[in-house]
Amino acid sequence: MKNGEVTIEGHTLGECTKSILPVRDALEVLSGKWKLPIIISLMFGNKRFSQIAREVPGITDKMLSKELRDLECNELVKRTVFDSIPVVVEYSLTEYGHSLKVVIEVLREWGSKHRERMMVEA
Amino acid sequence: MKNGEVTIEGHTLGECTKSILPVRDALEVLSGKWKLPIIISLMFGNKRFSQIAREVPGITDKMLSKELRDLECNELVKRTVFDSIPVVVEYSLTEYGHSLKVVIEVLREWGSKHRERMMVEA
DNA sequence: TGTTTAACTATCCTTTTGTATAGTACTTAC
DNA sequence: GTAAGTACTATACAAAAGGATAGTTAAACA
Repeated sequence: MKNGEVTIEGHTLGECTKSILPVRDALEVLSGKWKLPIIISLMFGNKRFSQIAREVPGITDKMLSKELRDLECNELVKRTVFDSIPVVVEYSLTEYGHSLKVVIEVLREWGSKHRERMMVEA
Repeated sequence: MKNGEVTIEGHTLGECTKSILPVRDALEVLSGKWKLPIIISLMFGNKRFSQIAREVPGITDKMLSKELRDLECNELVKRTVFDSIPVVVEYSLTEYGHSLKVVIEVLREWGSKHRERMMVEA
């Protein structure tokens, strides 16, 4: 086996399998129903907790707080606490978070076409 | 309210919320750990059940058969049975399935960079 | 004859995800 | 004083996703 070969459980992977891996990595960070919607909401500007909750249709407080924590861990979202009275917490996208813009645009375009397609069929 | 306004539960949606909807539509079809990996595998050519199972790392037969059915429902994948002896079943991407190529490419690129980033940090 | 391959399905179980509901501590508006 | 808003956390629960293991039918291979 040459140096630099990608392996899993001891055997060399095929081209196809290898090209799946990075997509899987992306999927892991963006998985679930809410992460991309939250990120999209923050692309429109910095927001406070309840503002995001209002803009992402159907999300509950619990999910929002959990997903924001996940996104913070992955350095896609930044949480800033202003120690005014009362305390104000603001969420914003990091630069890294903004790098998802292309991904979101492509998904939005595909999603639009998909929705149209469904309409026509129904 | 003007004609053509998008609403949910009776009130007009903001720009941000509206731009979330198509992404949510896309996410619904592509949700889960396995759908994109399976589609990627089929982008490399038509395949039989066990071939896909071998190329998508970690998938079980159960998951594969379920996900293939889902993808067939959404017209992304076509299932062809050749009534040879023994029966041979071949899976292929439909033209619509191929329209996901851009999505996958963008995700792969982002995923690669993400993986690199993780490496450097660790 | 026993094993292997192909293409699944079935069953059981665990984990993850998501929902519903309530509660807290503080502040401003009425 | 009461209600409402802000930014959450806590608890309990239901549903969906995923995993482990085994079984089926039928042919081919050794």
